Amino acid sequence: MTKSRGKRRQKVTLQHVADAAKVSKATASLALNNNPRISEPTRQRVLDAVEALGYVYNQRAASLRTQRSYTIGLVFKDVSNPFNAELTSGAESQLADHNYSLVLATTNDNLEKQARMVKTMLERDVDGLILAPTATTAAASLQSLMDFCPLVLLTPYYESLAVDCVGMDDANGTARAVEHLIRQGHRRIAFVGGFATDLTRQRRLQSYRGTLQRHNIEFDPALRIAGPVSRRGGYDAVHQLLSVPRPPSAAYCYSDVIAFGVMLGLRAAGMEAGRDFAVIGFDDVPEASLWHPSLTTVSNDPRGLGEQAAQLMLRRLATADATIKRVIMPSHLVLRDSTAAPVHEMPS
Amino acid sequence: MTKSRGKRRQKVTLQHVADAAKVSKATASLALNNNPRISEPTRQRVLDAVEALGYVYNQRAASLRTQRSYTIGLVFKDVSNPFNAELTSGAESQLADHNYSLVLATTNDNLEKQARMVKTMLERDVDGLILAPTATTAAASLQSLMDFCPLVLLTPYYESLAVDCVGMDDANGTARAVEHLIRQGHRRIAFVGGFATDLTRQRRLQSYRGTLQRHNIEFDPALRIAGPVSRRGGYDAVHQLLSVPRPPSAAYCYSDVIAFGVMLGLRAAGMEAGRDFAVIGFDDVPEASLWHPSLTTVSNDPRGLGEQAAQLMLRRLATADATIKRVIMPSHLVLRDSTAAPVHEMPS
DNA sequence: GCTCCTGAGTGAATCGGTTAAGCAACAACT
DNA sequence: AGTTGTTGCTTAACCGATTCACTCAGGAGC
Repeated sequence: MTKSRGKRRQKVTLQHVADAAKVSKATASLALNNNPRISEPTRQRVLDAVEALGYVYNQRAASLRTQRSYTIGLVFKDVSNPFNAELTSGAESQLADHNYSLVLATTNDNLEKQARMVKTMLERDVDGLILAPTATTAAASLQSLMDFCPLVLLTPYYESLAVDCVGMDDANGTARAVEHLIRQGHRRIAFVGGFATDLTRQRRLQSYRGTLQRHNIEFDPALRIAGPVSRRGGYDAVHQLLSVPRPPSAAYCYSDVIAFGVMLGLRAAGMEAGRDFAVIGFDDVPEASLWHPSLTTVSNDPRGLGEQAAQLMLRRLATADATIKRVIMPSHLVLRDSTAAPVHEMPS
Repeated sequence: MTKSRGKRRQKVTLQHVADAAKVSKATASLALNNNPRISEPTRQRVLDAVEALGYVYNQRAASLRTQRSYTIGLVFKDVSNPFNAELTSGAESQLADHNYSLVLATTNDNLEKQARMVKTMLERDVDGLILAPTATTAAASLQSLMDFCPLVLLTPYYESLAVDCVGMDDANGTARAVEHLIRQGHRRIAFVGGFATDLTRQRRLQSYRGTLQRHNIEFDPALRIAGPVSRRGGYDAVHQLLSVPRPPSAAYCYSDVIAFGVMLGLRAAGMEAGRDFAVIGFDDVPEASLWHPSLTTVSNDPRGLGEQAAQLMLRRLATADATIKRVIMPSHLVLRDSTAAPVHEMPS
């Protein structure tokens, strides 16, 4: 048989169950919800009928009345970024424990697609939305989104909004990374990747400059390279960096993927990270430990981030007027081989 | 202000829109669905009202009547496996194009959790289910699942079921991998990872044995190591392999993550993949090209797999009695450094 | 003038649950 | 006996859309 009969089982509804148990639909409903007003024998009859008929509860129908869909929307750029995959996994496991499901959508960092996806989520009547806004999302549009459903942001950079959010400790993470490089003797340290509109990048850049300043190192705009958050972006940055009059001996990269690109770019230029040049990333994605050389990076527990976001959402759903909570996940520097060697002079 | 007002906008329903446009609810509905029976001026009045009131369509309510929820459930072991992340990404993008959303659930390869998740999906009234069944899932239970909703399996190994499915070309992929090793001069080739219950593994093992046989190489059970699909699993297997009387000079691994573990295990034993030992993986996850040495592996386009699965589902939803389609995604061997060196004698 | 269309819109049932209000039967208490 | 309470269940409204069957004007045809 290679032909589907396309014959689906006739849907069994609560009414059928009620009939079979010889009670009213209301009683059946109450029985299934363990309402104490229903006697034990009756409840058992209902449960037996459910079993016998193979009844499947229709959450969707129920939600129409209860106004609770038990689904949470999760919207971010891309699942295939390992950071987001971990984050999703963390959120999913928390939510599943509380009987919530996760509906997924991705934006490709495109504002228009984000709007479309958010709309879809609202039409699906999600109970809440966990959102990593694209770089250019206006605070006002997030504010108005909050009129429609509870919101948890995956970024700490909308301070003007009274919104729950969870973010990484960009300032501290960056400071520690840069300080590590300075301690190793580096004085010419590049900042690589990301675009100027990106709020997270702005914060890290600020911390980078502050840290340099605290160590009396002058900030050199030529060492700040903007570019896409991808391997390619890092690879291409290396060209620019090496052609600066006094080239850097180290790079602090906006994210691990960029750092990977930088390492590849260095190799193409006959240099090796960890020996001829120091490279630090941000995220600590699983690959970071696998690279050769392994990547020193700021670790951020993406799974924990997802769990936190889920928990903030669950909390807000439980008590709508709870105090706004902004969670900053601690980050710590993971020392690996890409910064192993102390500074040494660049061949100009 | 650090206190949420918890004040959500009062939900605007179609009735409100109808009132504002001075038409009936029915007319409003028809207008929004571009029904030709509604005149253009009236339709415009409705659209204006929608705009003015900020009406949000309630897909959930509609689905109660239409019996179409426009959501597809995706159930597999774990998002954080990069293979699955890519697959999800592929499926999501296809489905989003057709206005479907993805609801996600993970099983941790646990039969009981799988049952729970599938039940949740059915209660959510998904239009269809894309499922990567856990290793021990009985065909019968999948069969009965098909009574409830369209199903697409992410494995080709339930031939007895009339079910759409998409899988990898395990037999061919394995054969090419093993043949490559043989051509390099290897005669003692291990098969590493996975458990005997796993249908996919069975298929690959069979192809591995067949290929050896075709080249007149005797199968040695001591070179077949079972174990978890993880880095650890691969790492631990190395111990066993190296203590076999005549140790192997190459390993064909059940998956890339296992291969990574094997490489780490080799290094711990003072050997290097690609130089002292050949290693091949399966999947071609992004890390495969990043490892050092980079991993020769069977490439499988996980994103394409996800896209295919989504397309099979969309097709089945469009025509319920379409012919069953079993898609085998072509796989090809990606030659990298982990198999670069020709065979050389093992230090026994 | 009368019937018959046709085009445009409406009323009401419907999907599958939940829940407020009500009611019958019986026990307990004055 | 009459009031009051409880217990256990039922009736019917409701959630927010869709859709079938119907109405109602106005125009065409005779």
